[in-house]
Amino acid sequence: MKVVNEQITIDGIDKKILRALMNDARTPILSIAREIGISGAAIHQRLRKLEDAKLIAGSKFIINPKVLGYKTMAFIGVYLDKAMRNPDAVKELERIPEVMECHYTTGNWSLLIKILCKDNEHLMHILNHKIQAIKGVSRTETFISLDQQIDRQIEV
Amino acid sequence: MKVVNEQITIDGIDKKILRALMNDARTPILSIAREIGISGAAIHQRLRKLEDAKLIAGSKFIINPKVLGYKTMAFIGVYLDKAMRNPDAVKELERIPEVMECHYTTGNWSLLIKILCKDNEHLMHILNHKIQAIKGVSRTETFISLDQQIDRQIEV
DNA sequence: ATTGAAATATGTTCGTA
DNA sequence: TACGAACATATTTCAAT
Repeated sequence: MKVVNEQITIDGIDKKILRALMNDARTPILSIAREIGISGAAIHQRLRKLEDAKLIAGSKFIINPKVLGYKTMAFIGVYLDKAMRNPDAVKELERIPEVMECHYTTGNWSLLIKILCKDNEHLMHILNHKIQAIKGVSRTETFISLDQQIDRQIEV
Repeated sequence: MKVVNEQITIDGIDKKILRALMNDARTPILSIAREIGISGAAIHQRLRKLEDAKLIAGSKFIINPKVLGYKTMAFIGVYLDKAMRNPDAVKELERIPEVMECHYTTGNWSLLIKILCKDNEHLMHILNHKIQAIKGVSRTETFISLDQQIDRQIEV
């Protein structure tokens, strides 16, 4: 993992720009400019500064998985029998499209993953036939998300 | 929670449009149009269809929390002593800006939350002074993310 | 850091197929 | 659905402050 050491100071104007774009990545720069009361060119330049500092990691359209039938989210604690196997296990998890996140964690598990499935049956299939099938996985603990109440980014 | 029941069929062209915009929300529609080989107006119309179906939930600039000094991510399993208290607890969690996600979950915990802190000291402070301070919270179990290996959206 | 202006590129609507 | 044309906006760069 690369540690980011950039020194950057963001003022109130930067924050306003970021908040607008974190809320809607397609907000026109000029409309932000009118809102704030500075020129479009100034916003453009500030955005370049923020990108250069790597504070802006990119932008994404957010799609609603439920519309595609993906209605079951779950967290799975994964026990691996040998720490040496972790990179291979992660590589296998990457090949499972239902895996949305994968973290090395402290505590009982080696890995904590977040997966998104169509329903419980689909979840069980992924668990039993995809995840348990990975070499090194000895045991898993599953926590189904019944409802996500908070989903946001860090405040700027 | 509102269940989405929209019926929608997305073809290969829709997928290409979505993939481009999920990857970079500011990709110009016209450049996608040139790539695919259809008109900008057609893309525009398809995007409207996808938005109407609520498949597109919005768009976001993604910011890199590390640049702001937020380098410690953790998952916290939260035990609540009365199920009736959950909505109030969630309301309190909403007021803690470090809380990025909050899920009602099956299993031992009442809630699973994801939090983002500057460092371990900050994490400990949030745990001991903010989360443990919430009425109804009896116990927590913390799993620090040592490294996030996978972070993505569902495939289209 | 900020501006306005100019050049280029894009977004959006509409009539038509 | 898709197209092209027309019009409205936005992005991007640059010289000047």
